[in-house]
Amino acid sequence: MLSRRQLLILQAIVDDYVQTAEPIGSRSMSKREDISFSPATIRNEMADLEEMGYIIKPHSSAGRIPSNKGYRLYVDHLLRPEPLQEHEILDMEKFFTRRISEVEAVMRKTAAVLSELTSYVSVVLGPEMEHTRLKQLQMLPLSGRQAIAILVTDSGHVENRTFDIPEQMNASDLEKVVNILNEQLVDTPIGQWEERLLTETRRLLHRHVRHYEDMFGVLRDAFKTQRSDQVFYGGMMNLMMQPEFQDVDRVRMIFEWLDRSENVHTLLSRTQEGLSVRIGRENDIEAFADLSMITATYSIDGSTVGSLGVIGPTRMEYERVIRLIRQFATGLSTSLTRKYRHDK
Amino acid sequence: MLSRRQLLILQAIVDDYVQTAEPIGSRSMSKREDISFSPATIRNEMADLEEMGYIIKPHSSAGRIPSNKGYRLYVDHLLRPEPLQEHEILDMEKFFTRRISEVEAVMRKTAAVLSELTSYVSVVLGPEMEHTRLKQLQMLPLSGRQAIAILVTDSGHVENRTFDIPEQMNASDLEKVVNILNEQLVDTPIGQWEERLLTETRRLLHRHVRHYEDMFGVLRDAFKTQRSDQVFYGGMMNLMMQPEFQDVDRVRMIFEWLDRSENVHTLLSRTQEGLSVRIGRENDIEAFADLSMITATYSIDGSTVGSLGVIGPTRMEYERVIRLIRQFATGLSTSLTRKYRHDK
DNA sequence: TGTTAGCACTCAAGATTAACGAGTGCTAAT
DNA sequence: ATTAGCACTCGTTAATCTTGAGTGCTAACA
Repeated sequence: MLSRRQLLILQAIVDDYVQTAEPIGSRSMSKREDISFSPATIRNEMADLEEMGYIIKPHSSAGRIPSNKGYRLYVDHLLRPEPLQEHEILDMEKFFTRRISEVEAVMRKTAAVLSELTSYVSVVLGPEMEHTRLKQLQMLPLSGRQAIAILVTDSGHVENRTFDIPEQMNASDLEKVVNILNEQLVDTPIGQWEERLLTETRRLLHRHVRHYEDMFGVLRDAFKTQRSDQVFYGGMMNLMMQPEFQDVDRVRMIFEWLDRSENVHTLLSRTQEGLSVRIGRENDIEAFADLSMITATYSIDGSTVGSLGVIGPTRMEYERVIRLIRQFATGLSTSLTRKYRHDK
Repeated sequence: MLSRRQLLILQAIVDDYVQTAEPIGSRSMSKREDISFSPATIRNEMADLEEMGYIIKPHSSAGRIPSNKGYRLYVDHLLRPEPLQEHEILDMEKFFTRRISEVEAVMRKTAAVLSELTSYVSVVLGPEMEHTRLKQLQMLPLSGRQAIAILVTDSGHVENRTFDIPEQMNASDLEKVVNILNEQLVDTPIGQWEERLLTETRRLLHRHVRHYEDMFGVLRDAFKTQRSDQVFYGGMMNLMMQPEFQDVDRVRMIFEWLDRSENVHTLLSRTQEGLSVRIGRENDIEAFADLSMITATYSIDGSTVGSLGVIGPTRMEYERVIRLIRQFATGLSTSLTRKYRHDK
């Protein structure tokens, strides 16, 4: 177990290093106001801390920097984030009540502001729609051969998509298609659509509708890509301001990884409920060797539907970011809950 | 006027430099197969070319690299791009006929593939909708207080947007609103909507509809953001592979500029019809000092509606990029034209 | 007269060395 | 248990040297 003094020293190392990005030496630390021991004492304690793996020397005659284990201890035991202040919650209220009705716009804005405030990279995962069920499907023929399909889910979410009606199909065919689809898909969770479409629905369409094959292709395309589980990014450029990312190749590798949104998607979606901090290699991702990620989940009516995160160097201002992410997660939750509850 | 030999040498310098990114010396050039003179002769010619401003020495004992003026000459007189091959056009046909009905998806894909093939940065500007006119406006009330507005333009483009119906409004109010909007806005070019909305339409709504103010706010929001003039990016990371962009700050500045899509939007939209090449400072943008941009416009039914471009170092493979961009521009044009003509 | 060989000169880049200093570990004194 | 003292380490910076690719100029040559 670590002594009170060792904890104090570790804390000082992390705090200083987060600010300066320079290794901390015993001499300079002894000058801090909250430290009252001599450099030699500090050196002894540091040697112990190093032996236990909480801090590291970049080279034998340098000061110490926190190891990942050190950051972990810091986050788990030395941070005692105060609950959100009244006014912080109010700020978020204000931010989210500006009635932007499109969910997509809210997400985009959230990512932008979150990265702006933290000055790290932010990622926001749109609300998960796997478990919502179809409530109503409408198709609206437009001029020419286009039509628009409108999907309303039981959570009040509306998705719409335009598509081309296959050449040989007439109005009554279309109507049949809509009827069959409604019959088949209403009350089916979105996650099961694909399977449903490919089996029963397909058989039914085959039996009752001419040229069903053409239609089927179109339908699959239209329904497959759920726009909802998009990933929104903010503040990529902030990464390039950090002194530890002055190497273009390094940055490029990270960006390339982030650029594949499926990467970020899986990373974010397997995050645990509530708030989580993953430091460096804890993410076991090659590109994340010296990056940390703080994530939080947001919910509608109490059930988790999505998550958002901040990605920065392991040398990150954990306390501040945790605070901000909390704010945004609760803000997003209340805002979405209000929106959807209101609509029911 | 430049002699045949001078042109040959200039061409050799550009070609070599584009490949290697290293200054070209007289010695190494004399070893090229297509060059038959001695280093000394080449030196003399180079001295003349330099005096005329076509090439530059990075420092007094280095080889030569093309100046912007040199690139300009190269592009204008030394490139004689052959017309597109049959099979190249066919490739594009194939690429664009995969029936992706959403225009947005086409644009996104175009940007991705264009950057992939060129290995530079690509930007694609969605089709301009300023001059299209509204053909039909529908509103479809959904469950709860949501409704969906569907706009069909005379070019066959469909845009739709969900919004919240203000609390105190009932079905007949909504119907009135739709009628008034249709009356007012059908056949009005999109560019004039905002003005129209703010003047006459507003008055009419005021006279005939209760609670018009709430509704009006919603309408403005919904109609203002035309999703159509979005900018789509591809291959940002490619920039970081170029040897001239190994400085993170430099890259960050460029990215920050590109990140503001309004920048790119104005840059692209004021591009001249057909194909254009702008080299380095010709773009008069601080961040573009050593970047070149090649743009082309695409059209629907012969009238220009948008543009796409490739951004890379001034040391760019102009010939190859011009070729590719031509391909994509014509491909996009025929594809969009087919789509919209078909729908009328 | 245009081309080329020869040669002195330039200058960026890389290697070598030296001085510096912030930092350490260890020992002995407090 | 703490701290002063001291020898030692090693990255950083600046100074110096070497190398080599490249130049411009002059004089010889076809």
